[in-house]
Amino acid sequence: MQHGILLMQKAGHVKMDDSTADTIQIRKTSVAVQVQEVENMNRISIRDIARIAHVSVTTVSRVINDYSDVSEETKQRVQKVICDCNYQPNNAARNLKLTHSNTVGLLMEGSPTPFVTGLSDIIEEKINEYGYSLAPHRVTNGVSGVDTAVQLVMEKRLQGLIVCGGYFILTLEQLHRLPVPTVFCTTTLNGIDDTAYSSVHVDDRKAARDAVNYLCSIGHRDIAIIGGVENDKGGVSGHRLRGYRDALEQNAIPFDQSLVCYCGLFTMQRGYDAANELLANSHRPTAIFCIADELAVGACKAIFDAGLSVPDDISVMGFDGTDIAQFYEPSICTVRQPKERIAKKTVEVLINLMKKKGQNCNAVFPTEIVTGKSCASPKYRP
Amino acid sequence: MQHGILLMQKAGHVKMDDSTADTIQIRKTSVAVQVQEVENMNRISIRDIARIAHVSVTTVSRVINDYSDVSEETKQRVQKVICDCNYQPNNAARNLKLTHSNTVGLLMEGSPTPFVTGLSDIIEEKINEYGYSLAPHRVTNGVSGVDTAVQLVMEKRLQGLIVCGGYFILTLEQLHRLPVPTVFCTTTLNGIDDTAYSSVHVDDRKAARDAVNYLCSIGHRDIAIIGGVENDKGGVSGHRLRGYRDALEQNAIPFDQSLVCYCGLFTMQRGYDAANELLANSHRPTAIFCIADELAVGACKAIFDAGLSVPDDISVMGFDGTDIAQFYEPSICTVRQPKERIAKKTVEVLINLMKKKGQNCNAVFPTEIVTGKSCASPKYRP
DNA sequence: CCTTTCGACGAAACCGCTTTTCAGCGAGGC
DNA sequence: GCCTCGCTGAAAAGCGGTTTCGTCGAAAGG
Repeated sequence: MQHGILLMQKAGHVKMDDSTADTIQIRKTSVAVQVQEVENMNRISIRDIARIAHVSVTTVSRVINDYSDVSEETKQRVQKVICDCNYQPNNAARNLKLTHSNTVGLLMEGSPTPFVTGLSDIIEEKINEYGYSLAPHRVTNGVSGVDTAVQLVMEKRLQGLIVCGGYFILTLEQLHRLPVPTVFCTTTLNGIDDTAYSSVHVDDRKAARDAVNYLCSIGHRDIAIIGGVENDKGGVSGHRLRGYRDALEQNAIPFDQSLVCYCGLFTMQRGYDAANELLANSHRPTAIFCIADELAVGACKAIFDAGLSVPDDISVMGFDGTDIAQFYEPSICTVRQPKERIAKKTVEVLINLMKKKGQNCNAVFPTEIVTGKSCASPKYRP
Repeated sequence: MQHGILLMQKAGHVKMDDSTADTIQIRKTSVAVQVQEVENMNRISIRDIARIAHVSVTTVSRVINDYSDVSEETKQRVQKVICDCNYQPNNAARNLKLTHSNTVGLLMEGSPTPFVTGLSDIIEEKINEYGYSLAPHRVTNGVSGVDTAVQLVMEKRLQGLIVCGGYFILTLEQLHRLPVPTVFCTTTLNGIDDTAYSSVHVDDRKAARDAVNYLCSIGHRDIAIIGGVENDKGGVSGHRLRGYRDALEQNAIPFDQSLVCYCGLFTMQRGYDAANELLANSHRPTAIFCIADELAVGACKAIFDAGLSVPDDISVMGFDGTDIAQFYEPSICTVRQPKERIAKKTVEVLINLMKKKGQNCNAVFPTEIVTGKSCASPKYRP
């Protein structure tokens, strides 16, 4: 049986609704007569293969799963039929029987930042190496979004979950509803005793402290922070804010609430807006610590637009160590997170948990400050 | 039955292999006694719900699928039980019975660029509105990667496929093996008659021509291009290169192969490297047209590092219209693709195809040049 | 020559859900 | 008294795999 898609030339109109009426060009084109093809397509089952290869269903299954007790000759024959028929086992059926999916979920908050994208790339690669596949899922609606994510885990019989990046608002109750091992990657669970679950991350508090200490060490005392969300306990936002305050304290600099901006999302636009607020502040900072590189880019832009210089007037520091920090002009001084190692460890921890041969573990990786031209000693002291 | 995860304090060692030995801190922590819990977790079936709610399996199914012939009272009762038991229907079983997955696949090439990330965000949103879910998948290994992607479609009984961005190397044979409607989004099929399948994109050739014409109009005649892959026919890379040559021809500028760089990936690093090559070229350009904004950022950096100015010495033009073009300093002149409309249309076309009430269609959206400070008239003529 | 072992293979049950069929039953209309 | 109608249920037939258990023939062992 041939499974190509039959194509048949046929002039046809393309319906245009309002929203597409102004596309500059819509060609009339062929209509694929693939109705029956599609309908029949997926119908090739293991039984068909068995019939064609003159063996039993059992034997086909054995060949597919590479069991030993099949003669080489039979194996070859079955494989040839499978190949000729372009047959793929139905995943749903397999999952149903196996009562699992061989898949782990990846929850990311909102649209992934370049850092999270990079992280998930490596996570996927590693997960695949262990023979699992990854089902990425974006969570967009806060708590209710997480609820649907929990639902997803159950529906799809996922076997593990990675919660990645951002400041997830995951309640303990939600965590406990999760029937599978979960590891938090570059984020921690808000306000929960952190020995009760697994996480892999950097010491955000220390990293932020280091960053701000660095700014102090080159002479800054009026340091602002562009953070994430207010009242964040366990997310990166809260930890980095605490690190910021630690450093101020260590350097005997009084904390000024007006130098703290919350931006919600880690986008350039938000960084731009936040920096503009800071520029309008009566207490004008000489340095701005941004808890993400994208925020730093936005902040720099705001400073330039105000006719000021980075770093001469204001120094800007980022976080994450993404490409943009390196390629921006001036290069942005940032805190590099070792994403390869974080991703690798995350997967290891999860796999061990899934195989029941691991225990909860909080792995913390060191960060390093990557110097850049965006930070310098303040030139003009007030 | 309570489905919380039991936690039990237990001192334990954390195994460290070589790769993790230098994490700066690994706390010993609790071990979750969740073995049985996990094992039993997914076992709640529709039969259990039926038993607990004192109704038949049929009725539970009717409630779940919102059928009409169930009394309000029964419905409420069943829903309460479902909720109390934290029950989720087994997706695999449902898909198996329904012989479909209510899911469409999204193929992206390699690690998604910010443009593709943005595009896929909207695509997911729209797909969800239609009641489908999205299974994103990154293709990393060229042709063989596409092969596994085709496999994926079949295994998971996906009902549609969106191939997004980049310069996919998809053979006609692979396309025909695909048993489901497929739409190409911001990319087209390499070298195939483009009336034989659906696509939604901009006119890359015209967009590039416009861009280069713009550069010509402000006085440039030595214009380089940083493109994607060599010998690309149907991908964005080939189209944009052709548009570049069109514009040269229109302006009576001889084509110079040494002004063409191929970078493979759309990353800042590749843009940086390519620009450095161009700077070392005996025929030094006064403007560089980059077929992605990330490449433009890298190119600018290379120019700065060479002690030159953008745009005084060399103008740089990008493509896509992503955030970074707007927030870079100088702002990067770019070609904006209307990603919202592209994404929306892509989903519409696919849904219509899936419902068999549409025909193949090639929708083309207009682009616009977003001016930026990175482009200006050449100051120093040779 | 008979029994045992073993490799190769098959029949059938089962995973959890949907859907269909058929039926029951009480209420209300004629 | 009969018929219709609304709500519900029991039972069965799959969907397409995996897996248990058993069969069968041939080689090995006694």
